[in-house]
Amino acid sequence: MEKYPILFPAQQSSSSSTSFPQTSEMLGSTHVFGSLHGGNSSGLLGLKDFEGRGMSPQGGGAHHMKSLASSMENETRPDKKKEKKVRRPRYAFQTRSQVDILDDGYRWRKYGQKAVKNNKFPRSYYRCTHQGCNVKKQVQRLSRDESIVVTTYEGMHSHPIEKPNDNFEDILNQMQIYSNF
DNA sequence: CGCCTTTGACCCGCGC
DNA sequence: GCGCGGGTCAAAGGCG
Repeated sequence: MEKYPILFPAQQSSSSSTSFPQTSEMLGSTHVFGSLHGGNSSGLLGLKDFEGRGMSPQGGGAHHMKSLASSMENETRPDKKKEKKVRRPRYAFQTRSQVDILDDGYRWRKYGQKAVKNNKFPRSYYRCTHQGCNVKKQVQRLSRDESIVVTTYEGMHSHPIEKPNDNFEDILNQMQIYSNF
């Protein structure tokens, strides 16, 4: 796959213009944010209020992996000093798009893909490639509505956007603002 | 050549 | 205790 500058425009009209031929789509996305605090309807689906109970943000939990004996720079498990239960909120957004990956200006690296039950489409896991940035996101498509793509963000970026991206950056900022509270 | 996707194995919490 | 579902890692391959 390639990373196109923007994926909102219909793929059939491959006019190399960076503009948005379908502004309504963008408005649709914005509307999603609008209903973020409004709640309900098809705008925003309930976000998982699972505050990461099983997941740890830092290498602690993310590094459990298989019990290898060689590279265990971090504390193994004998010293269970994991008093840091950092709960990390997750924010889900739903967008109408024909493509799964929406380019929000950050660079993501895919690190997994799993099939979801009751869903014929798999879920993809992405992580921000910026060093020290632990932001993750997962993209999922509803089998009910193939035209709906759910994107769940986890964490917040603490570094500038790498790729300038029209006014989409503004939406990103709004998202972060909402996430902060 | 470097970055990214793919893919199977592995880990963990939870329910039965 | 075992199986299931969800989440992550890491090796290998692909593509610009």
